[in-house]
Amino acid sequence: MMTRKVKTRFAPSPTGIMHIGNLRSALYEYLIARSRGGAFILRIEDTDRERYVEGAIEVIFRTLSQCGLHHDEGPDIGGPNGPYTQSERLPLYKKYAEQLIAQGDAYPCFCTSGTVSGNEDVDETESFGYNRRCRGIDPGTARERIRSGEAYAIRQKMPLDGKTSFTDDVYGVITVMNKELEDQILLKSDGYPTYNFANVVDDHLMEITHIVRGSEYLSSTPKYCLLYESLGWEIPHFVHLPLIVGEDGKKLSKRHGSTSFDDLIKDGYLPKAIVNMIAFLGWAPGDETEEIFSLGELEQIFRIEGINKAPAVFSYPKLNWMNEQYIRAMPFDTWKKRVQEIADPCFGDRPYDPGKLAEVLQPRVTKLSDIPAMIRFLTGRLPLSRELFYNKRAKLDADKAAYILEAIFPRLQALDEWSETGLDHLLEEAGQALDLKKGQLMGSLRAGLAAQQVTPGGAIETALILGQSESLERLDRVLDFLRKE
RNA sequence: GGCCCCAUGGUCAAGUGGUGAAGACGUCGCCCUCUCACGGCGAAAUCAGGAGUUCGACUCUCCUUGGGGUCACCA
Repeated sequence: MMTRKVKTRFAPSPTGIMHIGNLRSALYEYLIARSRGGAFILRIEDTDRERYVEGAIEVIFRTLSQCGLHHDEGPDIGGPNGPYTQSERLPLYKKYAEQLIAQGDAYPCFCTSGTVSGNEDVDETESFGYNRRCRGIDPGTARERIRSGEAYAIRQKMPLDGKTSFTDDVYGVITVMNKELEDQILLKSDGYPTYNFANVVDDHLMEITHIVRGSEYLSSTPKYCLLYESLGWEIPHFVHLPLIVGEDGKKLSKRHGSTSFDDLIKDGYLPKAIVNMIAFLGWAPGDETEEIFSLGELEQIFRIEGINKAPAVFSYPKLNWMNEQYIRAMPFDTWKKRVQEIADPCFGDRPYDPGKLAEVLQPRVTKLSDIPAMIRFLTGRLPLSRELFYNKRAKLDADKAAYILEAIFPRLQALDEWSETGLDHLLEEAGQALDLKKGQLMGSLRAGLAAQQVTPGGAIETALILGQSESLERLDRVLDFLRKE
């Protein structure tokens, strides 16, 4: 056992949505495997045919691949312990369920889902869940009823006394009284296993060494341990993860904002930033104070001991910061491409300088989705006002701006080198000629070109993005406006 | 409600009997500056409460309080 190769699995159900919590489980599972030279496998838990969503499996594949979480075995690439889709493993579950019945560790139950729950003589405070009414049915008559075609499910027969303990790698030893355990359904009447059974069978057959999952499974883990024991299987490591909650401390849900990977992408976050963010939700690298890590780096430093027990609040402000870090650090050409994808449709036919725009945007953008609003003043002409030109510190107002723009307009018109240096020289010289500070010229020019007081980038940058002809047209319009008022 | 789990600043957190209780996000201030950012510097802010154990508790034990999870033919 100690020499066994570490193996973890990500076992999502195909619901069509990759929730942040699921993704974090996948990440940690991947990290635990990779950090110990182990294998990471993907298994699809589609045993609830009512919740099955078309195309959901593709969402899973796509998300994992976007995040760089490549698996070693799975439904798409196969592996030594396939199939990796539970609906294709039905005979396996049936076989072990029958073995359990034969051993007396499980029994058929003929109750229908409706008749099971709290009716008749049950004491509300004492009882819970299923009342074990079919537990005492004689095996012979049970077999007879089955043969006659009666529908049945198979339930696990829990010990009535004693207690069960297991050790979780994060939470330590956990003990429960066996009488607290419900005779849970192993095999549903439709022949499909429940998660409670399938996860045990598959994890064993697929040789999973570390079962990593959310802490919501903590309280049902003793039942799984009993199953391992009944089947004579070695109990694997359990690594339960603290829940991810919203700002109000409640389990993260839609009302907290975007909670699925796709939502976050739509919001303009980068996969790498999301992965980095999620890695730190419930885990920390010890004395290390750095927080920006690539997936490869995480593979090196991730340790189970660093996993926390307390629920973690998902912080969008921190995600914003992480995203900014990744945007700032992105190779310029890559960034430029991303910007163009978004800016091109915004500009339409109007020409612009994408390189300059990307340069101006890189230190300022938080999320990609912010870009359209940030560049609206470039993609279209905004309404003018005199207040636009007022700046107390620079001692500027509309009259002063009118004077300045009037003076530099002809120079701009005559400028044949519409470039950083060309414009810079022009403003330098004009400033001297007018006996004004260059900053004042720039302030006026920027406001005039942008028709917006606050802009990403300065006067020259704005002029360059817009190009000479658009810049001159805008200034012409501004001058018109200022003269009229 | 029963059972299980958790508890360091607003948030993520380091810490493992002796520390001035790291760091990050956010917030605030200053610097830089043609605006906004970026960047730099700095500040405020935490051991839920109460009993123990100990020469000494954020660290160990118990209780209280607070929070979360779970009680399906869902996973």
